[in-house]
Amino acid sequence: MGIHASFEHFTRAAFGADPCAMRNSGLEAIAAPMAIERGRAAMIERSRDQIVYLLSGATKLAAAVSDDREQIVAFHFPGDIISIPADGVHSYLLAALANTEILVFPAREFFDIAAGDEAMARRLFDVLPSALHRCRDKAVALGRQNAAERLAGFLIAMAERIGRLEGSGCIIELPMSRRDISDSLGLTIETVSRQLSHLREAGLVETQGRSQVAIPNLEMLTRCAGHYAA
Amino acid sequence: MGIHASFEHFTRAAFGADPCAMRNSGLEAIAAPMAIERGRAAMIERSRDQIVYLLSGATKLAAAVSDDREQIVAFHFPGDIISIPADGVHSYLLAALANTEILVFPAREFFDIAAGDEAMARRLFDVLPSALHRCRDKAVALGRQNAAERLAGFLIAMAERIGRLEGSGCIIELPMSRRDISDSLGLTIETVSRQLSHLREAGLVETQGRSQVAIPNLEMLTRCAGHYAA
DNA sequence: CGCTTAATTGAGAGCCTTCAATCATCGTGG
DNA sequence: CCACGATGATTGAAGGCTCTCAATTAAGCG
Repeated sequence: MGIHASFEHFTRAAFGADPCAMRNSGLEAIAAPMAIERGRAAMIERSRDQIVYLLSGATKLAAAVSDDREQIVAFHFPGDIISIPADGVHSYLLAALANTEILVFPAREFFDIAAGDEAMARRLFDVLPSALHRCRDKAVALGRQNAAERLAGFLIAMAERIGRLEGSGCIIELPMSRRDISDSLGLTIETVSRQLSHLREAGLVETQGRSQVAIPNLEMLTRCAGHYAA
Repeated sequence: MGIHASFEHFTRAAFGADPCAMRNSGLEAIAAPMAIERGRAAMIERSRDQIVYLLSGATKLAAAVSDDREQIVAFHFPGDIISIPADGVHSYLLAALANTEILVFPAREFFDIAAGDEAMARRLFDVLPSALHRCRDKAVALGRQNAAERLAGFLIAMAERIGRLEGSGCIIELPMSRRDISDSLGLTIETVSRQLSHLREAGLVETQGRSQVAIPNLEMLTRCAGHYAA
């Protein structure tokens, strides 16, 4: 997709704004469209914060913690607006789970423009707190839940974001590998695999190939996620 | 502090705005000042997101995960702007580590006003991503670091936020208990205590009473935090 | 159909937790 | 000012959950 088509898609879908109205904002001038092949990391400037709009595909945002281990802090799907931190205590990278198209903006300039545009600001005040709250829920899972609860919570979250309902249940086509799942849940591949087997044996999920997961009863799985009600 | 004084303090400190200029924004009308005693939780509406401005004191934002365990997702100090999620998969509460004064706003109305005010929007586009990035760093720590690294990272972070420099080192007056620290790091009190003893034995920290921690050499402690450089 | 890569399963080790006891700190009252 | 008691912090021993290492099985692609 070219820069103009990408940008129009972006303004319309993300801000409900007429692209013509955004022409003079200077936003298009700082937008860098990029295509990322499945499995590759986006080549993004890491000395400053960046904002990314996900046009198509799916990505993960991960911190490198050692040569052969990472911690994924978020998965993203088309339409998502992603804030990517500059290198700090950890170094983050955005990698594609499938062939992906994105629009990259330097965060400072992006926010400068957004601060003066009510529609953009409004949308960002929806998106940023949501990302923050999701990240907090993840921190809670990583800090205080066991492997079984984390996996159940992960599947429920994926069901809500990319599952298609099927009666009282749901079918998910997972775009990420077991390694990605384990890197997201702060576990190992083996533990994820074992927990998934337990869920299978308990009849809470069924799997088809590597990526399809069926949840016959969402509520029963939700009960496994250990979400405490005060 | 009364509502007017609190509100003026807030507009000036948080947005660098002349309080008079904000008079007509309607912001003051939705501001609820509250005083929270040390150890108590703020009585805040939990069916909708809230924004809190911390005037004085110190707070923790924690998710209840069982009757006797919580996960702290952030600590806050005067001047901080805090986004508190409505009850979702977890129930969060804001509790005071010391006697605290706050200003509470319903998030939706707050953001409605902020979207039309460039100074407010600009400030929030600084604050919200910062909170998100800190939360991500916490998720990385909880998911992929061991007890020693988490405690070192915690002490370094506290040194940066509330420590006072002392030569090449730093002295911190911790406002939170060992339980709070363990609830923040996803560990137990005992593990935190043991790791702190290790740091003491290694000469990396010195403690005075329950709350004072001295770090003779910040760089050496930073090396213990296990922050991987790609 | 065979090969490569990913996922599953098993056994043993390690780190943190749990349970329990002791010690220190700090506010209170004599 | 010091003794005292209550709470918080530290230390120790044993157990559990997840990780590591290793082997096997399955999936997907040419």
